[in-house]
Amino acid sequence: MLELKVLPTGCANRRRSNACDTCGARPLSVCASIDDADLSRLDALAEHLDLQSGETLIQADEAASHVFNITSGSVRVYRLLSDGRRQITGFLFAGDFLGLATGDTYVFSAEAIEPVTACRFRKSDYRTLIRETPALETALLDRANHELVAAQNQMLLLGRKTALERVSTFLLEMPTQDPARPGPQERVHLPMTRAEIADYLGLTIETVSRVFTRLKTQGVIRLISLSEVRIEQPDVLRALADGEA
Amino acid sequence: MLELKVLPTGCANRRRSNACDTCGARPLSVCASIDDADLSRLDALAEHLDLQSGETLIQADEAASHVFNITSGSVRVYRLLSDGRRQITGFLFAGDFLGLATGDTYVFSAEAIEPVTACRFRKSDYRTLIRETPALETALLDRANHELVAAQNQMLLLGRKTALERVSTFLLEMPTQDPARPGPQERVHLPMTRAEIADYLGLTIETVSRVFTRLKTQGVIRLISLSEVRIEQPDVLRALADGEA
DNA sequence: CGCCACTTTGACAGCCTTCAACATGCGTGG
DNA sequence: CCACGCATGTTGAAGGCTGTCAAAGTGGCG
Repeated sequence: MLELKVLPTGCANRRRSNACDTCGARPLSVCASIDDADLSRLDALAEHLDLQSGETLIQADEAASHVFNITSGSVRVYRLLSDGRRQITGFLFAGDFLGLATGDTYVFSAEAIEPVTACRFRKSDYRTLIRETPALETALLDRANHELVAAQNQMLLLGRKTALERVSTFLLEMPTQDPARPGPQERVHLPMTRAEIADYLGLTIETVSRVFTRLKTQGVIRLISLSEVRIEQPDVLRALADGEA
Repeated sequence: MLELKVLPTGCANRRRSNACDTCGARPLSVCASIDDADLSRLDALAEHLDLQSGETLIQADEAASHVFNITSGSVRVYRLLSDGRRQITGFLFAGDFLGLATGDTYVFSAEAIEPVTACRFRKSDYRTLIRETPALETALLDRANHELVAAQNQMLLLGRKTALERVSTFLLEMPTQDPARPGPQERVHLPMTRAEIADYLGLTIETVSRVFTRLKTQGVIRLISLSEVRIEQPDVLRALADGEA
């Protein structure tokens, strides 16, 4: 059974059929340009991993020997300052790639935030493989460029948005839990803690909590549980996210 | 005369021989894997542009019809919020690529901040070209992944660093003016205004100015002119950039 | 049922922004 | 060559958003 998936990272709307509504990017497995033979070769080189919450996939400053592909679960990618300040640069989900950056050592860390399954490739195998599979290389290049756009989005958020705008944007960009049902009754699952949301949005736990409370009080969202949010007024949330209030 | 250059964007140390000290990335023109024939085909498709300061290369929301390669000068890439807040996501210099992101319309704008020369490719030509030039595709993939790391750096800066740390980091990452002379007497050229630095670092003009004054007063830097900085104490500046003071 | 980590809430402080005034520098034109 | 004028940059004072510190509340899991 082939486990490899390739999806754009940080894609705002991954909710329906695992495809990105914005750019149409899809898992490699449903991408026309990658045929079964290519996928088989990929799979043959893959090492399958299971990780518990909190376990490490990648440790900053260690030798960059592997490339990962997440097949289920969620992962946090982050960098640290020497005094412990943390910036989470992204959350990864099924289909996301990890560890592609050039260089001999990783410059970031990555850990599971819930049970994760992943494929691991030796970097040398990976290099050989893309050299022999132009379609894969093209798909990865598209993905990388897509991620750069997502990164620019995040820079805009971190550099210029208020706490309210940041949290609103975050809620809108998290993949929703309900793949089948579009429409206004959006339910968002948050596998990460408030601390992780804070470190992703450049805020503190307290500020994130206060904004959640504020959105709840105003009836824009409803907290079904700590990790389950229902967006009651998507239009209002979108307006808040873009600073139009 | 071939004008195409491919360099990693946001590379901290581009000072010596146009190569990145960190990862060794180099212009395509000196990259062994791209031969002269490939470069000739690239050049044949290139349209050469000259822009004055302030002129637009790319306008957000317009059709993404072209891909650019900067051959001289500096460019600002930015995104806007509806109320005018601006986040500059990067400054581009000779060798940088622009407009690679997928999608039918550009999601960011790009303007010259000083006289710029650039090459322009039609996106369809560009796609054909990389399909036929695996070495180019590989180089672009490496560059894209390199840029992702730079973007993560910037997220750490915007999300978790103080004003002093941001400005210090910025001064260290700007390419220095003196390609030949390494060592402590670093001279940094800043083609951008204080407003642009502020919008790049997620600060205000006033805060940037105050930090410059503070660094100047402490003897860490010296302002030769408004756009020319000499780093008197690189070690101190590095410590400040990483929050070790 | 109880522990413990996580979350929420409150009071206060600080960094950066905002608003304002002044200084500087550079290009233009006399 | 110098004076003028405007854009850009610097400096100062006050205020606000978010951070910090502290304590109470909540929920998940054994």
